[in-house]
Amino acid sequence: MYLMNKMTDTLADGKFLKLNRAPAYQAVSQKIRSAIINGELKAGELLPTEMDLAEQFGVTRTTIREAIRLLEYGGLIGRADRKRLVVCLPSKESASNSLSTAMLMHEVTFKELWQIAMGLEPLAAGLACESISTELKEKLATNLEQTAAAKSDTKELLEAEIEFHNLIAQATCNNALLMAREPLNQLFYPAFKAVIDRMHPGGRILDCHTRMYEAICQGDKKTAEEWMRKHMVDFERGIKMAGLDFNGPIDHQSL
Amino acid sequence: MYLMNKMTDTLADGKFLKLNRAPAYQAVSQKIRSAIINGELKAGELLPTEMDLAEQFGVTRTTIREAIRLLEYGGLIGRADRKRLVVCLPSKESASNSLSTAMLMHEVTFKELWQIAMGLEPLAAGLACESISTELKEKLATNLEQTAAAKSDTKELLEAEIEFHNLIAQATCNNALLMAREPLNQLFYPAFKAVIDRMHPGGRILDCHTRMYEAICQGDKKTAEEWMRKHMVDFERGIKMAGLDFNGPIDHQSL
DNA sequence: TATTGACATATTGTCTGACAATGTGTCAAT
DNA sequence: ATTGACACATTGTCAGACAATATGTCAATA
Repeated sequence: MYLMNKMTDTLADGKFLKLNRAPAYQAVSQKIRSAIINGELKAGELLPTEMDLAEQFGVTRTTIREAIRLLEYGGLIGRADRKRLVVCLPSKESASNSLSTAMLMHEVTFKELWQIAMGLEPLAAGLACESISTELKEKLATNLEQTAAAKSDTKELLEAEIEFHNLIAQATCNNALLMAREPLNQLFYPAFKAVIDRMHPGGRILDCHTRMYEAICQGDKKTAEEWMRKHMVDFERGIKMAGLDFNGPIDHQSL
Repeated sequence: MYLMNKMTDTLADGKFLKLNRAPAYQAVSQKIRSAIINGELKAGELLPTEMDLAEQFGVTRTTIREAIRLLEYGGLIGRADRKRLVVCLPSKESASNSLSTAMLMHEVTFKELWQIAMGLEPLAAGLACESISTELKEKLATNLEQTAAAKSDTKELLEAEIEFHNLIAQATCNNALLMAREPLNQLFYPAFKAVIDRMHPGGRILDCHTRMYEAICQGDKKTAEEWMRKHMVDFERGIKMAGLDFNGPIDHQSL
């Protein structure tokens, strides 16, 4: 048995497996990551100091620091007060950064993203019908007021529009969905802005949102989904009319 | 004008903005990231050596190395040959690692993920009807054969099942979709395995896949979507019958 | 009491300089 | 054409240092 394990670590199909000799900073990083995921290090806890870690792992502070950098970008680790580092629950923003940049670099098109949104946004609207809380109903109502008030102010309108969709996603009580749609938020943002700046679709947006809100409050899944679809179709038209290339890659203002 | 810009950098609402003094390694990392995203550094190119970079940015190699680590995890940078670093197009796997871990840590449930899959998988099946290439039709056909052949071999079956869904996603010609569903792949993997190991659903899977394949080849969007939904419902039932808690958080075998 | 100033201490950010391990290229020997 | 020997470049790791900054304590002050 022991031998077999050893074998699978070194041989396969009669050939030697590639020797795995990752640098120390990667190994350390992996250990810390595991500890965090397993819950041995809980979110909110301070990480040991670099010198402590160096001593524990038996390496230098340099190595420890490189290992920490590896975790920093993923949002697993943040700074409490700019000195000590603290274990974090990754925010949905930091969690989707990698995916967003990857999509940017693969030059995905508006159309591709829009197709995904056509899958996820009506889904969210439908699920919201089943599980929305009174608290979120109120928030949606407030949001509608803001949208109405912002008719002329494009910046306010943009924020209200994005917030509305986030609220609906929250109403689903589905955190995974909230996170999964975050890349769309990030990548569509410049397009949202462009469309709102140039088309001033305040009235139309308010209309759509209101109808969705009413449908959701009444638990009318079909209508809610339907209006979300119409809303997305409006957005598609907006992108085209704002002079953006719907079939071309999104640009990278967003960073 | 110049003054105004200066103002917006230091003042807002009559209060001073938080002084932004990020460490040098973050600044360097950001510069390199931008250069990559803007295309000044193209995928496949070797990165300058650490000493070169140190000289160019006017910092030490230590700082440069920490900056590089920050990019390494996101998959923007990989190793050509274990020495020199090379600019990469992030793979869908590395791109979705952060999101997957975040979902794990937020303890998302099978149900939440499944709801997303119920949005994305039928969407993929439907889009595939419109844009599948003959090459991918052939690949799907081959996959069906493998599924049929693997009826007893759970490992083969597992691989074929996952491959089938990936192929359908590829058939959509929608790279964004391919990447967006990758977290589902990563997080569902252990559950897939458990269901297949314990339920031996080979026959049922083959049946579903075959019907989807036929519908897609005939461009029958509705049927393709419908069978994908049924397939997902099967999976839900499988999870429950395999003794996993559908409403509980997924576990972290996946790392 | 609450705020301020002074000070020691701990921790992170950065630098310097070094060495080991490993991949690359060259050239001669076979 | 393959091998061996060698110099060279580059990355991984180390040791030790110092500067900048956050924390805590304590006395002085209004």
